Amino acid sequence: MDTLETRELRYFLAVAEELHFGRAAERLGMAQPPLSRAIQQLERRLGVALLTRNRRGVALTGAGEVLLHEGRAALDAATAAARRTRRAGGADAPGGSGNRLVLAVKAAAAHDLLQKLLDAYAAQPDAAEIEVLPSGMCEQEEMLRDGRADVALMHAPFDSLAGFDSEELMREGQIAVLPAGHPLAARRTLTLAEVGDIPGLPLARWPRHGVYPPGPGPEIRDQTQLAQLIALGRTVTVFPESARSWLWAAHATVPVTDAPPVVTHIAWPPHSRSVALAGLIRTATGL
Amino acid sequence: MDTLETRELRYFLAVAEELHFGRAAERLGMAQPPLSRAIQQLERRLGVALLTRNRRGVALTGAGEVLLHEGRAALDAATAAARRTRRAGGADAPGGSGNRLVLAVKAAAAHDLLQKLLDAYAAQPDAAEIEVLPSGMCEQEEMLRDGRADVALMHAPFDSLAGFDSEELMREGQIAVLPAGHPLAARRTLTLAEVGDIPGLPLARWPRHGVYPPGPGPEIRDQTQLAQLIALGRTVTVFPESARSWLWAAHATVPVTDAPPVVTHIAWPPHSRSVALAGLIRTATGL
DNA sequence: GCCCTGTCATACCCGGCGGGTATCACCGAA
DNA sequence: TTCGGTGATACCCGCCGGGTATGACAGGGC
Repeated sequence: MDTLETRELRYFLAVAEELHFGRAAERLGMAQPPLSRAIQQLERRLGVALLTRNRRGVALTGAGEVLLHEGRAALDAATAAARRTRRAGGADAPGGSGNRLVLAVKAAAAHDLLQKLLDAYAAQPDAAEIEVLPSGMCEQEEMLRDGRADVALMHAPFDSLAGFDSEELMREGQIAVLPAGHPLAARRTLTLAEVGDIPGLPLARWPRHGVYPPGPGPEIRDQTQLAQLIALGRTVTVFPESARSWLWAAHATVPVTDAPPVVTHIAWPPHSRSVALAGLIRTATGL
Repeated sequence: MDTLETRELRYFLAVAEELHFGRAAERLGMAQPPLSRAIQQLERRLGVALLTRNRRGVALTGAGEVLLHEGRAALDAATAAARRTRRAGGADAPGGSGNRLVLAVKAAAAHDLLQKLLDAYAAQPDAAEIEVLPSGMCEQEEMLRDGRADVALMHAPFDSLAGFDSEELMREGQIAVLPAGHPLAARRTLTLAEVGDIPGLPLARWPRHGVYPPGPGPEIRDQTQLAQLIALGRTVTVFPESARSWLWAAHATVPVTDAPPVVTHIAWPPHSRSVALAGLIRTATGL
């Protein structure tokens, strides 16, 4: 009566994202007519218009926008429930809820901290097995939300901690990473404005939630590619200090004085009850 | 494949809470055999044992515990999606997502602050309609989670803000509320230890998440009952200072020096995108 | 020891509904 | 005008969710 079936949510989200019944149906692996009907039934059940089908395409109504956000959260929660339950499956120790934790980490970020954390936790007597799940740029949020991960290392202000519990682990400044031979590499400090306005050396751009910000610089896919482009003198970037651990000889670094500090947090879904997770958090905050 | 149907969640939660297939089926308004079968199918689909059916009753496995927590969150999210979408339904202003907000408030708490907030917000040019939803003691969390409310006033450390975004609005000390004639009413200050150990005047107990803490004092249902019992000299309590706004002539108050301060927050689900909500939060923090 | 009771599982049947195919109605562009 | 592309409608079918009847099994009372 007042709860939505996940099938309805899946269908609506597909249509709301594609804004096209045919493509949405294809994505769902079904035919278009039953999808149309399902959406109509959903609208009738809710007593609300979700989509406006006008000439040439489909658009979301206000209520449709709401359902797009809320529905995504609900669907993530449902798949998270399935995944976490499955993961807790093998371990049937009474009381304990699973002896394996999945930790999502941005690839090549906070490497030293991660190493220390894993070592310290593994030394605990009742340590669970930790699976490190490398993730893309801002993917940890999503992974925590849909249950692919149980806990994550996240970096404010890049990642949003909204909706998670978290503890601060480390705070560091940022540095500009330049080609070794560049004139500015001789400077003792730089400002964001200076780094962003180097003639012939545009700032690298990497995706935030799947989209690249506008600008002249190259679009970065992974850290290796970024390192190479900098070494070749094609781009420049601003990174947390801990990036020094993966720099090449062909790189130079200069502190950026007015860049906001990068704060590494350990974050987890707020309703978590696992003892293994509690142990990991305790270890992390005690470092 | 890797997502649970809300029907499955409803069924499992009913069984997990009742720990009895027959009663769970009755609560769900269905017969017992199909429920048994549905749970078996769920276990097979997940590849995980959720319940141990031994002689005389049912118990949760570790994985079952996990699904109990995660599933409740997922089901709440699904019903929240339905409710909020329905609520946004009437208002179909392009871009805007609904022009009505439901604000959950603990009955008779922070009355002055609430009055100021409502007045200030109503004075805004683009103010949405605010529906004030009175809630029980720790019910606001649940209401925000399952979509009955869009935003809430919550009181740390009584309510848990975990999983919500929030802003601090007010911080206040606590006072002991005593019968007017009581000897201790003449004191200038009291400590928690003193209030908790008054001969013949036990501390009132009110429910935290549905259960009453143990103790000799009376179990309180609502504020009026509490006020009456105090006036009659049957109990005593410690309350935030703002409780003064609803006290009777037969009550006396004494500051409690070592009670933790009570912090009133405005809290909302972290993924909210509504402009009306943003306006209310701006108004609240600007008070 | 018996039977009886309470519990969950099994067996079987049926109706509804979710999904498929074929087709229509509509609009915009050539 | 016609044609391509869109979503909606019509109709059919098979599956599965739900019901009833019954079984299996373990305790507790007499």
